[in-house]
Amino acid sequence: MLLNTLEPLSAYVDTSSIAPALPRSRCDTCHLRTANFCGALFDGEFAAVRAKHRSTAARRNIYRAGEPSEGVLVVCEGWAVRFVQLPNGKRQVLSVVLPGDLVSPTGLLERQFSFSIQAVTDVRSCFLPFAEVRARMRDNPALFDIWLRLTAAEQRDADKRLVDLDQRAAQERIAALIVHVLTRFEERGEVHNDEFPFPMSQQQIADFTGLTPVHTCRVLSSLRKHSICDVGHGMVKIADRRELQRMAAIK
Amino acid sequence: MLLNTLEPLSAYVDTSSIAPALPRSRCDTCHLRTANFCGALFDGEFAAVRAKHRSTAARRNIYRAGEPSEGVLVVCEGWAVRFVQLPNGKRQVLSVVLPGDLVSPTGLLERQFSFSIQAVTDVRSCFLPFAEVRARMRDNPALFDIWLRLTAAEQRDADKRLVDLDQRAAQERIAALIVHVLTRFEERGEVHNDEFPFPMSQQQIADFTGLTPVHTCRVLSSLRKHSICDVGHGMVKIADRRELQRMAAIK
DNA sequence: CGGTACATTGAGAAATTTCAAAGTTGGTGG
DNA sequence: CCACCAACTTTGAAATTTCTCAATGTACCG
Repeated sequence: MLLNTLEPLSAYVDTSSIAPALPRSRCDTCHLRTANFCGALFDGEFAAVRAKHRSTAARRNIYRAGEPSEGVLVVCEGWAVRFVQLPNGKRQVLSVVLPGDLVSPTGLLERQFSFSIQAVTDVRSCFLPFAEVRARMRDNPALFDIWLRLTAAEQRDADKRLVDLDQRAAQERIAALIVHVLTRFEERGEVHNDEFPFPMSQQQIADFTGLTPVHTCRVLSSLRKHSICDVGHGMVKIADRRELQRMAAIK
Repeated sequence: MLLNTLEPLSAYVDTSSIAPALPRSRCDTCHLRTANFCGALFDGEFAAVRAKHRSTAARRNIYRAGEPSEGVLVVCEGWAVRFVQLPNGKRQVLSVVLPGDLVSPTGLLERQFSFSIQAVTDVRSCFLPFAEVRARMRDNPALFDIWLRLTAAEQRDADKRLVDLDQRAAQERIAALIVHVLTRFEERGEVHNDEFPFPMSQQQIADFTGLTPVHTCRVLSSLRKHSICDVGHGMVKIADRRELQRMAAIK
């Protein structure tokens, strides 16, 4: 469907060989394994899993639209974005993928996708083989339920995002992104001193919000100037949470 | 979640009693039954179905966000829109529902939704009881497959729509909507003389595309002036299909 | 130390919104 | 059958948001 016709060739190269120095790890040592889909999928028997792990350097593609997919993708460590590359060179980021996220619940049994996945930071990811997932879904109704819930949540998110992009001003869209990530990090207890990781570049924020990088920069400057929050250098520091949440709230 | 806090109270009233004069019909006489989800669901045994049909007058709500849902909604006749009503009075139309469409495949087992459904024309709809659908899904793997495919398609559509709204100018968004409907009517052989039904008001088109009604009007005028297509009076007449499709194409 | 990617700033242009008013249409009751 | 009403459509002018182009500044990596 949509192909990444204008991406530099380098993005197509298999990056396994030039992977960053992440610890070689497996599902049975994953510290997220009790909290996510993997946890339900393997139900304790992590040692038995033959999932294929891969490391990808920041800014490289983990999956490219149209390629045959090796299995269900889970991002174990690092941030990624799910995006489509338009023929005219623009990009639309569809969603941000945080550690532990199943990339596309709805696409569970699809063998190829119309979107690509790019690593934002260095990423360690995991392809759960289709056959394994399907077999376990058949045997395990609870797992099926979890998957149903993830699927419904994904669709709700897509609807929410549509409203976001269509009805809201630049500042509100960016605030909504920051609050979305803030919320997710807070659930995991990973926010300290109102500060948390935020490795997306302004270009990536722009591709997510549908703004130009220039305008994104102006909005971020304005947020900084008004002492609401400071985005940069891979982190966000929240200064006025009340105001930020007011901006992010749907009106 | 999102409630329709600003809708006039009249929209909340049960409309069954003031329903329009549509023929009272049932699934076993539905002329769409071989082509859609219902067809697969009942697999010929239409007489046995105890689905609850309802008629709704144009511009009234079929379902309102947050209400307990009676079952899976299928629109049998007429057009509807799936939308969210924002607290500030704006509306976002998430998708257009044409005759025979299952409203939200992904929400198959959800008991309530965060969106509402409004009838565009007079509508006859059908709530398939959850229990019935679930039972038949269990017994019938082929049905389950169809449902999987519908779900994946819904998510793909949502992604496509995100790109549409975020990356494209007013004219292109409107062209894309017209071509989308054109394509669906053409599949059913319901386009004659480059003309087909299009009962959405400019306000509804605006809510779908995220534009103001005023700007929507200007764009439609411009399409008319340039002899590309003429939208109005419940119909579209295509004058320059090549150009319209060029405008609707993703660049 | 140099390069490349990333961030910032300015000024002018373009698309879209807002506000306001006037025209049209279709349906309803008299 | 007409008159009226309400909802929908059209048009104009000014304001606002966001984009584009272009130049300069900054940080990190090898």
